[in-house]
Amino acid sequence: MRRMTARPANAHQARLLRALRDSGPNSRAQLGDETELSRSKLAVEVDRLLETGLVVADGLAASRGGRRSHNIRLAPGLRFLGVDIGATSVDVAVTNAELEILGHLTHPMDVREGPVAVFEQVLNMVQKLRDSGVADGFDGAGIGVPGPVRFPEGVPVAPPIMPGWDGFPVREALSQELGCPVMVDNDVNLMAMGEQQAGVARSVRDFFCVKIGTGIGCGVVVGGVVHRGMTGSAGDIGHIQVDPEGRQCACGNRGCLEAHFSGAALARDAEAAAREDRSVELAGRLEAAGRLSAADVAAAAAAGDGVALDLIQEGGARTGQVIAGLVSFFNPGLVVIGGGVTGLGHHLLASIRTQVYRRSLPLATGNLPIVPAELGPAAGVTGAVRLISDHLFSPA
Amino acid sequence: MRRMTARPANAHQARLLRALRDSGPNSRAQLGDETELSRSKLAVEVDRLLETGLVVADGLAASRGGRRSHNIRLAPGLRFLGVDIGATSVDVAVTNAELEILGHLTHPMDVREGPVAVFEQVLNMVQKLRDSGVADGFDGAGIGVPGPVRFPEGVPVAPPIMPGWDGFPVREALSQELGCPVMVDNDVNLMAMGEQQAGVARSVRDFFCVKIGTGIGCGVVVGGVVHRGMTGSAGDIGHIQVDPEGRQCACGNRGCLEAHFSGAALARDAEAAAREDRSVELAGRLEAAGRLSAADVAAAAAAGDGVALDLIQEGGARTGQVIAGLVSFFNPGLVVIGGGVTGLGHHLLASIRTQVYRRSLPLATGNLPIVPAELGPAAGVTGAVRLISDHLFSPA
DNA sequence: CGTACTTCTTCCTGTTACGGGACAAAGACG
DNA sequence: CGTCTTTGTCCCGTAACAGGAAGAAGTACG
Repeated sequence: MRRMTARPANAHQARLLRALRDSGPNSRAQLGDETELSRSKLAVEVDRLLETGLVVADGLAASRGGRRSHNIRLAPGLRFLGVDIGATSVDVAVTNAELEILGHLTHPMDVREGPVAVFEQVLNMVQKLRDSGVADGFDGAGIGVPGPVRFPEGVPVAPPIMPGWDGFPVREALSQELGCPVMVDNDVNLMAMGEQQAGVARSVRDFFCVKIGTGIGCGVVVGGVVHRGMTGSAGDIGHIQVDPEGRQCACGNRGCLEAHFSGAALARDAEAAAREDRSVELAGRLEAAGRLSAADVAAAAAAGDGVALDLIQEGGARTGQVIAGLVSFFNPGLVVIGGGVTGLGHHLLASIRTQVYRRSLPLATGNLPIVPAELGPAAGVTGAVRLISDHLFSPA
Repeated sequence: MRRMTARPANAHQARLLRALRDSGPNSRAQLGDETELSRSKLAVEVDRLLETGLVVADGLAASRGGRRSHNIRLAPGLRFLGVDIGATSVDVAVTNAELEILGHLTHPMDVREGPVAVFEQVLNMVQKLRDSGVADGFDGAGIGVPGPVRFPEGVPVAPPIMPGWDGFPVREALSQELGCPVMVDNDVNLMAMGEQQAGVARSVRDFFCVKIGTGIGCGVVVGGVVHRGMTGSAGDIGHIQVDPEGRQCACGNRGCLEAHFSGAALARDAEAAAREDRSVELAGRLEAAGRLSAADVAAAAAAGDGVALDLIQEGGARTGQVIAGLVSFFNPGLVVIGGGVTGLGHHLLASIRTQVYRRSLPLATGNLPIVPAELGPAAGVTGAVRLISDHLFSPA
């Protein structure tokens, strides 16, 4: 299949492409309404896009009362690849240019095995997707890694949980493998972009997105744009202090949020409770599985286990405490809670909400929804394809 | 004097005006270099600006090796007014279009006396400045108030420390009085803009500016633009919790930063120490003045008083603790510390730095200057005139 | 002092972008 | 079948714009 070589030649074409991406196939007339381009200009630019093959005609549009219009859509053969490397798993997905997921694979994998092993796994999964027929080649790829990234170069910098990745040229390597443009970002930023593209944050311009997985991170969106900070480490809230006399954290400090609540901390606490026989429910699960995870705590809580509920409640309170501070500082229009522990569901959310609404000023919380993420495991890969398509659908 | 009626007609003119504002009188050639406009375009736009009277010719520029150029400068008669209403004082300043302060008055005043009284005071001071001859009328005014503002309307909303101001049409009222455009913002945001315009933050695009005065607030600048948040309360960090079992705060919660450290809290603590005879130095000052302020603590610390130093050290640690969290979240390129208590000087700064560098990740703090504000009492008014000039020097 | 070279400004022209009117095409509606 | 609406195309006048040419006003140097 011929791959996308052309790029929008100007800002107008870029706007048209994004409009087509976000609202699907569209008639010229509707496009004109949306982008507020004059008819002549629209005709010229659409014709050029048709020439380059980025968009194609696609049957007739529904009539709006007069002559029927021909639909325009992004070339149906375009394919984007989204890769989400988590601490303990890898997600790979293929989408069309409208960012609809055509194929999605997940594989458990420890990121600490290093970039070479992980890349091998990713390329394996990509091959599987190729074999399944959803894609031949790719026009662009986005990839997220669980640590800070020097964004312009697409290189992880000083990632705490993934030694061996520091300085590894992720962008360059993947681009070489796939033969297409690649963009790299923090996995949490991608989650935020995913929710902004296709999830709960679709119409919000200032929000943040807390991801509670193995660790805790936070994607910050200001004016519709991801805020990455000076060194790409914005949103790194896992090591904010929640208790001066709190637990020792791997980072060397005391009382970090992550030490008190995260997928890893929760599992540890649950196992401790099980061993100390404080919870029959958890003890049984530990017996059965040999170890516990956040999912076990969720299940125990759903079964009414008091200890599990307490763990969730306290974790939510800790998280809420931090979020309350950030809400005061940032005054967002929405807070999204996502990540592996979203299985903890309503209990966690309620606990967070209580804390935030109690601790932040009414002016900031008055109209502040705190909601669970909508996309689940697809958020990361959706954000990844959004990232690369934003890049490609922008004027050169 | 004829007042500015014209506004830049397009983005190019706006850019030219801002360039002239920020780098002073300039030759056409240099302007061309700075704004990267073609000679023809530059000539046309400059001519139009000359016609409208916004800029004037101003003698010959220094030669750069060939024919000398005529200088262009912003009309010397343009006058902006900056008003900074603090919790306990009012600042009023007049600047020219290059935002150089031509006259500056300060007057102690309790904002709780309400908008009518404060406005009367402000207008009084304005009249004094007028009488001194630095200005006749004004082409625009910026005004800062110590509380959240609904920015587009220029109206304070639910300000905790200034009851009676809620909903008062500050913008409308001042505009009526002065007969010129007015913009209103939070005083802390203005301080940040001031430091960005003429202080330490001149070349930084992402930073925040912590103002420790009667209360504590924080101006957040993202990509060179002040971030005001959804309801205009961004940066309201005074009520972030620093100690779950901490002091009771006026807001109803426990352990707010402001309850533990701020101009007001510091004075209270110092008086307590004086009464309990823990510090001879402070007791003496209390005796002399009848009450203590942050300045007294600063003086006592300078004299080597241990209690005063401890107070500063602990306050700095509390503040640093909060800032550390915000640094992790936001990853700024600079942190500015300002406000009334900057008199506390190096001790405070050192204490804050220690805490931030210890508690935030190296990636975020590695190249993070934490510096005192440069402009002192002029920051607010400078930010205010910057605000209005940004507004006026933008395409209609 | 004169000549060569720079820099700066103005004038001019060809190109491109753009908006909107006129008109044709295609369907909706009665 | 006729009329109305919507859509797409063509076309033209206007404005924006870049860059060349030439003149004005300096400097550098013999």
